Amino acid sequence: MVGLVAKTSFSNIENYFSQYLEKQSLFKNKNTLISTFMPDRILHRDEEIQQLSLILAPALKGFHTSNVFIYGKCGTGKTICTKYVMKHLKEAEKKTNKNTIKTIYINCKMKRVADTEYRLLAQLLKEFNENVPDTGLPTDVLYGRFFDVLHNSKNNIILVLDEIDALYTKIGDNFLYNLTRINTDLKDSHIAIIGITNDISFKEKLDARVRSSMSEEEIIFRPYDAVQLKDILMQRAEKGFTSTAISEEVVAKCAALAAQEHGDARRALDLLVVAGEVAERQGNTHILPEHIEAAEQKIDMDRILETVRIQPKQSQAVLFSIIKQSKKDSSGKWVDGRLLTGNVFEEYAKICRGCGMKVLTQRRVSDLITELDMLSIISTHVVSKGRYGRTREITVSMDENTLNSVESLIASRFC
DNA sequence: AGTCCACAGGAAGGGCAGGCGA
DNA sequence: TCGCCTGCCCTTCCTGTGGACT
Repeated sequence: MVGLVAKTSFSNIENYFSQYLEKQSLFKNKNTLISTFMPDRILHRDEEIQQLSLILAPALKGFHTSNVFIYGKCGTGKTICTKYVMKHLKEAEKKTNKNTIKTIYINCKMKRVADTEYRLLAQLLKEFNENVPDTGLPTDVLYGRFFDVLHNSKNNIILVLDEIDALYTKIGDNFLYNLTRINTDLKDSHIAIIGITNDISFKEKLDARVRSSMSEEEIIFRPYDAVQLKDILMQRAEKGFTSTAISEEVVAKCAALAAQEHGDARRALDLLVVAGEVAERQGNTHILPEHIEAAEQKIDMDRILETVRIQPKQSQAVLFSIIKQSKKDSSGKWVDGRLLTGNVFEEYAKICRGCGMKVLTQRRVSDLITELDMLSIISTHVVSKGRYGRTREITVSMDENTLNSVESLIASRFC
């Protein structure tokens, strides 16, 4: 019996794969639809590219370049335009037969890569082939080694710190002060910092000393409108999909949806790819507007499920306590139950005791609730209930399907 | 106007693991 | 092996908050 079942499922799998191979795919080159793909020409960002190029151009003649702050919301092309300019700067340098410009790109939000001062420095040293342990050395030793490497390299270094605000939130602005100060002691080398951030008010948060040295130049990336997004999507779709797979109507719908969300091109591309996948799995020969709607739901659900899945167990226990108390009504539908921190903590403590987990303090649980709020899994706001105290009202911010999926994902871990 | 409640949230520091150099 | 350093998770202590109640 077991053998029969195994044989049947194996032949099914074989069928799935052979059917997939026989079927004509809607995609021609999926890579071109990924937001990090760099096209030959970046649309609707000529002005910003020109600004950045002119700021960095002096490096070609061996002169120092200014520090730059680049602002703009998610998916406005900050990162790709910066990488695009870097790439062309290096190409232009090749023609001069010099090799003095070194460009380094670091995403400060990358967990365990550059999310602390130590890791940022370690990452910078690794760019110069310097071996640094993951932990153990004093930070000033790393600064010392970094200084020596810069001094010996005799390079004009352009350091791009993407999502710089994330690092600032975690460790303050001392690292920026130290990095900009290194130049005063360097003779033949120079380091220029390009800080990329979503936070328009980021500059105001910095210490006056850092602000004055960092804000030599500023570039603001405005959100794309629906027409611009449509152009961008058409450019990618022509490369990514077969000629019959996608229509202008579908592209326009994607663009319109993404334009509603602050002109986010990354979101627009994700919608397009997932819609293509949905259409393909359903056996369609082209993408329809309903596939875009399905893609929108799928992206949101996948994001939340993945976020929940990678949370530490204590955070999951807090979330489980919130979900358990978001009662279902008689028809089985979720009710918008407004919970208070105290109720959540009580239920959380019960869950922990029930499965032999350590019960954290209410102070710590309060921080975990804040973290869940920042991840947009729940939403909270502080309310004052007069003599009955000041607390937070907590609601789950997911649709019913997602909530059910999240519940079944974490329930098994605490039952 | 003063009191009270139930927290929010900042600051400081403890304890642990992992790693380094002497 | 020991002392020191870092990151991380956590606790403890404290002040602040704002609207209902007295």
